[in-house]
Order: sequence, then structure tokens, then C-alpha cells
Amino acid sequence: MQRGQESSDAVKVRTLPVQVAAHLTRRIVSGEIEDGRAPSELEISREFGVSRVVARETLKILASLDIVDVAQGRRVTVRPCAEWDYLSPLLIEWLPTEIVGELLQELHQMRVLLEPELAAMAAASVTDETLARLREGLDRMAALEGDPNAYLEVDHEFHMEICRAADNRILDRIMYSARWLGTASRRITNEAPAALRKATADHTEIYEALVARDPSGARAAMRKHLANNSTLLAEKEQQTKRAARRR
Amino acid sequence: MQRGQESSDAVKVRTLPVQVAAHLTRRIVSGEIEDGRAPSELEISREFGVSRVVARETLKILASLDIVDVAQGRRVTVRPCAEWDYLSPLLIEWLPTEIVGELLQELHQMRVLLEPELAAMAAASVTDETLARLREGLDRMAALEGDPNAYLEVDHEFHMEICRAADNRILDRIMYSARWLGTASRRITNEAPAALRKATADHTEIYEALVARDPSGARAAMRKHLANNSTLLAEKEQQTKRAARRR
DNA sequence: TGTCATCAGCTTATAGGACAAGTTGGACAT
DNA sequence: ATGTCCAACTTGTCCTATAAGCTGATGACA
Repeated sequence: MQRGQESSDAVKVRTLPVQVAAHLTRRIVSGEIEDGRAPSELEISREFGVSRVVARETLKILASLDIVDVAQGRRVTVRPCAEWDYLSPLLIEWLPTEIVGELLQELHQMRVLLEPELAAMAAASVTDETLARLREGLDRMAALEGDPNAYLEVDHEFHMEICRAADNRILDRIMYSARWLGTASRRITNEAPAALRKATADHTEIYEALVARDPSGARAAMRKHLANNSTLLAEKEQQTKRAARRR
Repeated sequence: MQRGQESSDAVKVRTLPVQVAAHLTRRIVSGEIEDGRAPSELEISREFGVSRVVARETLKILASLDIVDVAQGRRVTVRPCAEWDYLSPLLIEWLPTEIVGELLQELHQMRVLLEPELAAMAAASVTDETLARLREGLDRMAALEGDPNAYLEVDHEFHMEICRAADNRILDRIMYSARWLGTASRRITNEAPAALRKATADHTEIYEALVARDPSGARAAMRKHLANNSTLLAEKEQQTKRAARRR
């Protein structure tokens, strides 16, 4: 799996613009910055003790996430949070856990709509090479049931392989965009060892439907897999809410 | 509708980095840049006669579209085109029309999967304010059937309003990301005046199901609307292909 | 001859200063 | 009260310089 952003244990040092963007976003989320008025390049540069180049790139990052609008002459404005790019790995990292929890539910709803159909589409056109890679993924998952962190990577790659087999760049891109949230989601659903065994069984069922080139079978198997995940997610959400009430 | 990127007739002058990024992308697509080796900041700066700051921002834009990878010390590399962000308005603009045509088909497939369910979800929880805005949209569409360009904006806003009513930030974001492609798609499906009348009728049916808070009715109405669009898209694709063969 | 450490030369990351170009709001004249 | 114009502020672009990080080639050593 290509990760690119983070290595296993060594904490990757992010560039200054990314760090400053994280600070600013947190400040915006917390409501510290009122009425959509974001700090200018100079203000950022002075406040964080960075050069104007860095301040500038910071704003460009926030603009690329649709968090702010930037235009020459006008000062930077904060956009309504409904328009932010909640699929971006960066933004997700900067959000408070309550919001991420809600997003996970919403992500799951999206997966329920898309993934069964992706599996069906894949079943109709899957190649032998893809099947071989899926087979290999299954073997690795079976071997990694004791290591949730390694497991979720193979898990994710398994789903992405199916997505690619469906041969639709738009849907592929959507699922790819959701990789960060997907990983967060799997971190929850793949917590218990029993859940991992169940997941491998689910994946095997999906794989067999693909081998049989059976679209409706693949759709059903994927639906079942997602339903299982849903149960796990709901349980976790209950726990989190109870913990929040106690506080 | 908020457009922000482009005004009606005055051709908005893009910033230098955006222009250079467009040039570079076209060059990459055409295969002029072999084996993933992108030009460095200095090379861009010399070749296009821009400062290094601009060259740098150019690469940052391409990186944000997952077209290239940028890291300190290493030279910039072009990523496989399967990983590019085909939902980005910028990238779509820079792609050749054949590819955009294919993407439109794939986009439609996505809409078929998502929009009927979004309509159903919206029917379950739609507010009176949203219904009022939809009603207003219908009236404007009825009045704009002679002006396809103005019509498609209201059309798009109508669909986005339903999406927002479904109350799922992830799905909302996905549909919002597709706005540029969606506009391109509507430019085709809303070509003929008869198609506009049909679209208004379809939209009215959807609206009425929402007023009735009838999820399955809304789902069915949206399905029907998309099926109509699909016919129009397929016809257009046929024409384009025939034209390509004649050439 | 093969292996490995080192380093020169490339790349991007950051800094500071300067000017151009566009926007906004207030001062000023009518 | 109103409309014009300008000054101040903001982003866009340029230049130059230095720090930090990677890559490949060179050369020492086994």
C-alpha cells in the first residue's frame, strides 16, 4: 500500500505551512475567528513567526480544502463549514473527535450505497490478475489477524482493488478520497480479534462471488460485510456517547 | 448560485501558477513528459519565464490534484493518471474532450447510485424552508426554459438542495465535488428545449414526492429523471463517436 | 572485484525585501 | 446627501540568499 504521508512509527515532520494550517483550522473550528474574517498573510507571518511565503502557502492549503476564499486585493474570508472538503485527510486530522465520529457514520452510509454496486460491477468485468491480487490479499489478512494495524491496510487495499476492477474513475476517486476516513473507520471495526476473523470470512465470500463472476452474489456479500461493520460502528458510537455523558 | 471561479462573459484572468499548471498538465497528458519525471522548480521558472515562487505554487497545485508528488530533496514525479483527482474543476478543464466524455458516462453511473437514495433520505427529513427553496427553483426553471445556460444553474442548485436536505456531509461533498462535471453533463442533456420541459416535469415530480414526505416516491422520481438524462447522454455520445469516425 | 561510507551537486523548504495590481472604505468636494 | 477620488491595505509576482534533504558517483577498504 502506498501511504506517502506517514510512516509506521517515526513521526513525520510536516512542512511549516501544513502545521500552521492545522493551527488555523483548529482556531476556526473552535469559533475563535468570528464572522468569516481570516487573518491576512502578514498577520499569520507575524503571529506564527514564519515568512510570508509560508503564510501564503498556508492560505493556499486552506483554500484548496474550501475552508477559505483567497483573491487579490480582498482579504481572506472563511467559508461556511458546510462547504469544507470533509474527505481531505488533512482536514479530518484537524477536526475534533466528535465531528469525526459523525463523519464516520455518514461515510458508512456512503459505503452502503456505493460498495455493493461496485462489487457487482467488478464481478461483471474482473480480470484474472485482479482476482490473483485479491486472493493474495485474503491470504495476508488471514495471516495478520493478530495485528489490527497491519490488517486494516490490507483490508483497505482489498476494497480498493474491487473498486478499481469496477472501472469507473469517478467512483474510484470517491473511494480513494475517503481512504483516510476509511482507515479511521476500520480502526474501530477491526478492534476485536473476533471482528477480524469475521471480516476475513466476509472478504472470502465476496472474493468467491467475484471468482464466480456473479454480480448479485458479490453485491449481497458486500452488503452483508457492511452490515457487520455497521453493528460494530454503532456499538462503538454508543460507548463514546456514554463516556461523553459521564464526563 | 455561487460560482466564484468564472464570471459570465468577462474572461477571468487566472493567476500565473494556474496557467502554468494547465500547460504542464496538458503536456503530461499528451505523453510529452516521459517516465514520470516532471520538471523542477528551476526548469519551470526558466521555461515559462516566471519566478521560482510561481513555479513552486504551480507544483503545489499539481500536487493537490494528485498529479505529481513533491518532497524535499527528491525531484518531482508524475503520479499514474489513475490516481489523479478527476473530480477537480481545474483538472477537468485541462483534459482533452475524449476523456471528459468518458468521465461524463462514469459520473452518470455515480449519480444513478447516489441521487435516488439522496432523494429518499431527503424525503424523510426535509424541512419546509428547503421545500420553499425547491418550489422557487421550480418556478425559475419553468421561466428559464428558453435559456439553457441559466437553466442548468438552477437545475444544479435544485439537485444540490436535495443533497443538502439528506443531511450527510460526505455525500454532500461528493456531489459538490462533481459540480463541474455535472455542469458539463447538463450542458449536453439540457441542449434541446424539449429536454428542458421534460426536466422541469421530472423535477416537479421529485418535488411533489418530497412534499408528500414519500421516500420511495422520491427515489422513483429521481430514478426516472436520471434515466431520461441517460438517454440524452447516450445519444450525444453516439453523435460524438460518429463525428470522430468521419474525421 | 565487491561492498560500503562519504561527499558533491542537485532538489525542495524557508526567509526577507521590493514592487505591481486589485479592493475597500473614508475623506473631500459638490 | 451624494458621488468622486485617493490612501491604505491586501494579495500577486519577482529577486536573492540560505537551510535541509536526497541521489548518485567517487573512492577507500576488504
